[in-house]
Amino acid sequence: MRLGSRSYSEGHLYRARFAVPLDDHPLIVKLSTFMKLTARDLESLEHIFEAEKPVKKGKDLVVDGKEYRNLGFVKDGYALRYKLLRNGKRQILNVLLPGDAIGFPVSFFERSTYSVVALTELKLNICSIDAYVGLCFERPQFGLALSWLAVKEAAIYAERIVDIGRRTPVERLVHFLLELHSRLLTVGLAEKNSFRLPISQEVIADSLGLSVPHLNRVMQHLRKESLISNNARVVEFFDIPALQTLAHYEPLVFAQIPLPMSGRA
Amino acid sequence: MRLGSRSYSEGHLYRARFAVPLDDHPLIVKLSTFMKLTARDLESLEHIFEAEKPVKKGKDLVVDGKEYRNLGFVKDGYALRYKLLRNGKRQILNVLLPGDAIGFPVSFFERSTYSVVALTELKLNICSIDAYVGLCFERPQFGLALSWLAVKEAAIYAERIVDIGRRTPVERLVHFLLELHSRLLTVGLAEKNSFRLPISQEVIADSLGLSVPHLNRVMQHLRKESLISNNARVVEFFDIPALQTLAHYEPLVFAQIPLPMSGRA
DNA sequence: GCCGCTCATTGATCTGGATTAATAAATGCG
DNA sequence: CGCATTTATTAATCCAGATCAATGAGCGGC
Repeated sequence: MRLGSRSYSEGHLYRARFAVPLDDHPLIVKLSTFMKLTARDLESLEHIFEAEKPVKKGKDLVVDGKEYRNLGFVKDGYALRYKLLRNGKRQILNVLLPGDAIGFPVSFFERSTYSVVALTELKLNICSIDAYVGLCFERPQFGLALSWLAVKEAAIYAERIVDIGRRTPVERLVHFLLELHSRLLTVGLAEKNSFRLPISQEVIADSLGLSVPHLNRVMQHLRKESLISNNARVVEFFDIPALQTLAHYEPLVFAQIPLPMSGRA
Repeated sequence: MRLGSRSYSEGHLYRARFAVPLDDHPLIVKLSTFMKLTARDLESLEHIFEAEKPVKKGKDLVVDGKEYRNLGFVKDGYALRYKLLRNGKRQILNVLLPGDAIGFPVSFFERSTYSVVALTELKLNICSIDAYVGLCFERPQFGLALSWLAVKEAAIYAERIVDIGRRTPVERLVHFLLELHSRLLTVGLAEKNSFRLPISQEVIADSLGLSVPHLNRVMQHLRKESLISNNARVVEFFDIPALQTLAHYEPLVFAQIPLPMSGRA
């Protein structure tokens, strides 16, 4: 058995020979926002993951139409979940940040209807769905944690629907930027009023259902209004409350998983 | 303790005095599409639900900005999850069908950012998040089941994003109708080529980010092309393969939860 | 069977944002 | 450092779909 692989049989213990250290993993930071993770929790989690996997920029991680049956979590770097249409248009569902899962929603269906591509160099931690399910039978809180993550993903999509369906392009863009900022803050990758935005305007346009020229104009408009600046792929907010109002933005605050107090945890 | 209520303490058994029969519940039908439910599973589930609750048409079930901490599942009837914007526009996220959960994604956050309203008379089965979490510690497969349901919700949203962002109005409408048909088929509420569609054109327009007049025209177009008919709120498909091609529709097939074989189940 | 309401349909006008095309700037790379 | 490729910006045209405004049609209630 090579380093990082695992055995899993009949719902009992499955242990990698070597644990993969996860303690400073953005996934752990994220999970900690809605549940208490004990040392034992962490240890269990570390044993179902394979060794950290480096991925080259531009690599296809999930291909539309293919099967994918893993939960991969981004340790470092950025990726895109998107769909390419027959007419050549592209709709981006989500920009995947450190701590985000590769396998939504593909791993839960027979085959994918979306693709995922690495936008930058990536470090990934991967475990199979089988291993994760096994873990859930040992430590049920992880089944719930997965639900929480899936719901958060749904909530992000929901905002995008509202953005694209009924908000003006300015509102859309601001909302999008505020959301990215908030998500990066969660995993400690943003400043209070700014963050690195390693994505082109084309990506933003394809996220928001706009054309690139129009997105560019909206961007300029925001700069002219002195609401944001963006140089060298760094976005700075000059007046967050004003932006939040403009975009009807409401921060999403996770409720805690109401874990039982008993020795079960 | 009144009928249907439950006790729940310290992560141990929580039992309603009387089980609420769920065996023909559309939720159970849905769950069965991706996991094997044993008699014991069903029994456990029946004990955390309150008695079936009738709801009047037009009743607000979840209000934007308020807290909601239950998992309610529709037994019968239809509901809408939507967001009302300051400018008076409305974006509908999802039409809730029998078997669908009321509490996505609201129950997992401090407070709701969406509203849910009963579109018709409704029958609901409700349990608290706390009770459900308790159940998951007894029977971890339900934590996973919840993940599967949440992911499905996300997948529906994802399709809506692609619809609104990059598909033409005709494609959008056809996609939307095919999806509803498929979801209703799953819970046994549609015919092979037709289904009751108890929603107004305004609802469809607000789901697809279109204006009502335009939606109406698109509808007429499809009728003129003899692709669908809709009289008296019944939609009939005349050529499903052609419609699927037209809309780039790909059915979503759940992967099974890889439950362990052992006595744990 | 009449009333009132909701919902579907139609038409006329107007505009936001797409499309297309070209150029400039930036970035990475050999 | 200069070249190549990607990315940002600008401008001109055009049309899909919004908006606004009526009119019909269906339906439940009494």
